[in-house]
Amino acid sequence: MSNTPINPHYRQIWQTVQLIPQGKVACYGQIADLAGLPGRARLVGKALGKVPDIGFKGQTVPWFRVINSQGKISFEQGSDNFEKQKQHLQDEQVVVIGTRIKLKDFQWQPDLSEILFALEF
DNA sequence: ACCTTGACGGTTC
DNA sequence: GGAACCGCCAAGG
Repeated sequence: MSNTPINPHYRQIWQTVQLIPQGKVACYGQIADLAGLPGRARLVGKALGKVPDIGFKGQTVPWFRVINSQGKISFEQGSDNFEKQKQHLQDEQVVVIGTRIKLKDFQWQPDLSEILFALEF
């Protein structure tokens, strides 16, 4: 078995991203806050860039459900990654207009119990 | 130990 | 809405 040491911050981030329900999206900063890393939105981006393809803790990490605070996909429009993310979102009924998603309609709003239940870092 | 890099965010114009 | 600017801070080189 390869035992590549995994950065604990990345683990927390991946785990938090797994909580986003299908059909919803969350912002980098939002994930950072929920993961107990306030102010580290950029770290979330880095962590998502290193998501293991295999998955994490038995399930895949829905990296495509994370967008920026302006409601836009952060990849450059037209890039492969951009198209892939857009496709994934549309596949689960998230409406993407150009590069934009209406946070008002699709942003995940976790309730308290949901968070407490999952916070066993 | 220093420097650069980021899938960012808030503010302002 | 969008672009410029600055603040942020762990990771990796």
